[in-house]
Order: sequence, then C-alpha cells, then structure tokens
Amino acid sequence: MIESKPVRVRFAPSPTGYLHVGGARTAIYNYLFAKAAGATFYLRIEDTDRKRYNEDALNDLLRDLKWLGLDWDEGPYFQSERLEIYGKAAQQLIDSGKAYYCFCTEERLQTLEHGYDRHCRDLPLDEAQKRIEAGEKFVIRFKSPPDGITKFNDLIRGEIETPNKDLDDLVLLKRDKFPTYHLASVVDDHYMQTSHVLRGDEWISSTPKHVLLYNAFGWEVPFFCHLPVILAPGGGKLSKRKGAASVGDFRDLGYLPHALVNFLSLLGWSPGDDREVMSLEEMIKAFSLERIHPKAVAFDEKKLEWMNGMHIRLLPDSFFAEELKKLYPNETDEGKFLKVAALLKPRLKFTNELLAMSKYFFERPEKCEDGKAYAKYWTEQSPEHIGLVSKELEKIEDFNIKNIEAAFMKVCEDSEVKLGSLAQPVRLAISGVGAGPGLWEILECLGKDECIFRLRRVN
RNA sequence: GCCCUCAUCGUCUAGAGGUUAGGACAUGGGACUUUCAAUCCCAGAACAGGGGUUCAAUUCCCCUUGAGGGUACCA
Repeated sequence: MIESKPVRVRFAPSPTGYLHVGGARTAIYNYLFAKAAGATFYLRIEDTDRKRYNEDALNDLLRDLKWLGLDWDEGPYFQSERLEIYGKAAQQLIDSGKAYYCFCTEERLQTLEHGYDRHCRDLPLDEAQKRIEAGEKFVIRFKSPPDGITKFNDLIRGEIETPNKDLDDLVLLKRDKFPTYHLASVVDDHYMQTSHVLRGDEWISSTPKHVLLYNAFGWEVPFFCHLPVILAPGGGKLSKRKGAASVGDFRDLGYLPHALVNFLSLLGWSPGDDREVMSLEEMIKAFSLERIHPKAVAFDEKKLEWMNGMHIRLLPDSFFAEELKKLYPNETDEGKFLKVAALLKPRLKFTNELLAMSKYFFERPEKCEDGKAYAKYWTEQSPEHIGLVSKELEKIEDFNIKNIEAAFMKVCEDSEVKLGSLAQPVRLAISGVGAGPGLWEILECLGKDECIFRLRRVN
C-alpha cells in the first residue's frame, strides 16, 4: 500500500446555478468520506468564469448546504481571490518550458476542425515576450506531451489509461488572466493538500490532463474518484422540466433535509447490507469509497417520498408540536400541540402538509350547508342522526376515547345504522374533510363543547 | 467523427465461478378499519445480445448494442 497523506477533501462547486441533486450528492460523499476518516471537509468556490458567475447562486448554494446539514470545516475559499497564485503557477510552467504563450484569435480557432492545432507551441519565448510587450492578447497553454501513455487509478473504476496523443494543449490561463478549471483545481488541490478528489464523472476525460499537470509541477497526484451522474427517471438529464431537480425544490416540496441526504447517499452507494433508512452517524460509519458503484443512476422520487415518510415517523412528536406552535401562535392550550402532532405524524408524507391537515383542530371549519356536502352519506340515515350523536356526546362526563366510542355505538344500536355511515358524516361536520385521524381521537382532542357546537351547526 | 465510462427486477441495489439470484421503492392482492394514511402478510417482476475461457459463467475476457460523458479562453 502506498503511504498516503492525511485525508482531506473538498466540495468545489461553481456558483452558476442552483445546487442540483447531483452536486448535493457529490458534497454528501465528500462529507461522509471526510467524517468517516475523521478528516477535514472544506468548501471551495470555483468562480473563475466571470460570464456565468451568479451571486444568487452562491447564496443559495451556501444556504442549501447548510440546510442539508453538510457543515464544512474550512472555507469557503474563492478562486477569484487567488488569481496571483494561478498566475505564478502558470509562469512556473512557462519558465520550465512546459507551457507556452498562444496568440491565436478566436476567429482562427473557430476555423479549426479537430481542436487546437498547436500553432503557437514552438514560438520562441523572446518573440512571444515582444508580442506581449506590444500589447498583444494571449493565453497560456499547457505543452502536452506528444506521445506516451498517462494512467491514473480511479478508486471505483480501477486503472484508466489514455494515450497522450489524444490529449490537447489545454488553456491554463485565459485571455482575462483568470485560470481555467484545469489549472485552478490542480493548483488548489495541491496547495490545499487535497488527498482525494471526489467529483462528477464528467471529469474522467480531463483527469489525464490533470495528472500531466501535477507531473509538470512535480507535485504528488491525489486519489481520484469519479462519481456517476444522476439521471431523470426516464433517463436523460435531470432538469426542472422533468420535476424537482434542485435541493431548493425539494425543500419547498416539504422534504426533510436528512431524508434527502439519506436518499441521495443511496444513489450509487450502499452500506453492503439491507439497511436503507439510516441516521447520519450510521451512514458515516458504513461509508466507503469502494462501495460506490460506477453506474449512472435514475432519480426515483417515489422512493424519496417513502423515505421522507420514514424519517418523519422517526422524528419525535415534539418536533411537529413545535411546528404547530409556529403555525397557530394564538392557541392557548399548549397540550393540544403535542396531541395533534401525535395524531398527524403517521399520516404525514411531507412536512408542509401539516398546515392543511391540522387546520380544523385549531380553527372551526366553514359551516356546511344543510347537509348538502353529506348527501352521499344520507342513504342509510338522515341528518337527524347527527343530532342523536350530539345528544349522546353531551351526556358524557369524562370525554375520553372510550366513552366517545360507546356513545357512537349506542346511537348505532338505537337507530340501527352502521357505524361507517354514521361516523363519516360526523367527521365531515366536525372537520370539514373526509380523511384524517381516528374520529374518536379528533373528538377527544377538540373537547366536548367544541364538538357539540360543530355538530349543532349541521341541523 | 474521434476518445472515455457504464450495463442484475419498471427503479435503487445485494451477490458469488456452482445461489430457489436476496432486499427496498413502485405495482397487484389480502389483513386491520369509522375515513385517509400508517402498519403487517402474500404475489408477479431481473442477470442486454453474441462469442470465447472453464467441468461450470449472470460473475472473467472480447465484440455488438444501448446509455452517459469528453472533444471550450464552461465548469
């Protein structure tokens, strides 16, 4: 085994758009890997493209990462603040003859069919210097070796070899003096002592060029691990058009951050046993790069929904009681929050359903007009039965579930109607909606007086 | 075009040179039941195709096909 430097990883997004789930998963794997190794996870902002830079995107990114709970230990470092470092690095390669100035215009480049033709590669340095002094614009290109083979070991794919003849002379420093991704990421990963580069697999093709760059600088090459892409359910790119695609979308939809993290972590990785619903600690403990597999994966929102439900049910009732408290600041009965939370939690799929589902516990629903809404239930019995129920409920001294149920049973027996066709109209009268927790529980929670008030409104 | 990567139920996955190919989501059915959920039980459902290697391949190798990526002074 190669002696390796201490583990140190980073998430290095480009602030050009919202944080999509693919980027989030890259961050998650870096995070899990770092925590599993007791190592540092730092954040680096790759803002070297001035045209696509977007300040809102940056703010969203930071917010979304925090929301997911992926706290970084260091950073964020901004590449735009490190221009001098990249300039020096590029100069270093010029000096050692491993890079060169290129004066080709955009127009000339566009006439080329198969990439750059190395037109300026052999320009004498002093001539280049003169042209620069004369004010000519230039870029700095890497002098890629013309032959030989470049290898690197991808931690989940094994060895990948590329003939150097397939590699082009990539631009290191752009016309605007900003570095390209290739230069900036190599320089930063070196100086920031990154041990493992976990990034999207769109970088596989560029990695040999990066390896060559490390070599040209005489730097140690980090470990590479390229993560497969996340595809839309039917295949193809995940996009807003095909549904939610960004972390923000899922937050707005009412997903729990941890459910998203858990689900995303399982897209391309598994702990090796049958566990799926896991805490962060469990994930960290079970995580290893070897168990990431290389296949592109489809995003199945149905399973995310299920997982969200599982995590909702894992949360204590008090969590939802607190949420309810925020929703109904005027409610004075503190105990009611916990009661309602307990009733609603098992049937919650999204956290933002809480408001709609809890409304009738805290606010009287609109009065239903003369039983019209109940029409379909009036087949077996009539609105008078509602009155019978309220009379029976009124007699109860200790208004608890047991006694409430007994009251209903009595009405059923006395008037020979089925419980089903009695309970449902009462539910509508009480809650205004046809679905929800057990009726006895609802009634008990609302209290005798309120129940009778609501029932009386019906007839 | 050229280069690279990938391929187990519809989806996420486990798996090993010899397994009844396991689990989860989804689907269908059932139980529970005052509704809707939740929960529990059952069922159907996969090794892309073709060549090798081998006593034996879904597993190792090659090809094809399909999917994805790269081929930017974007990342």
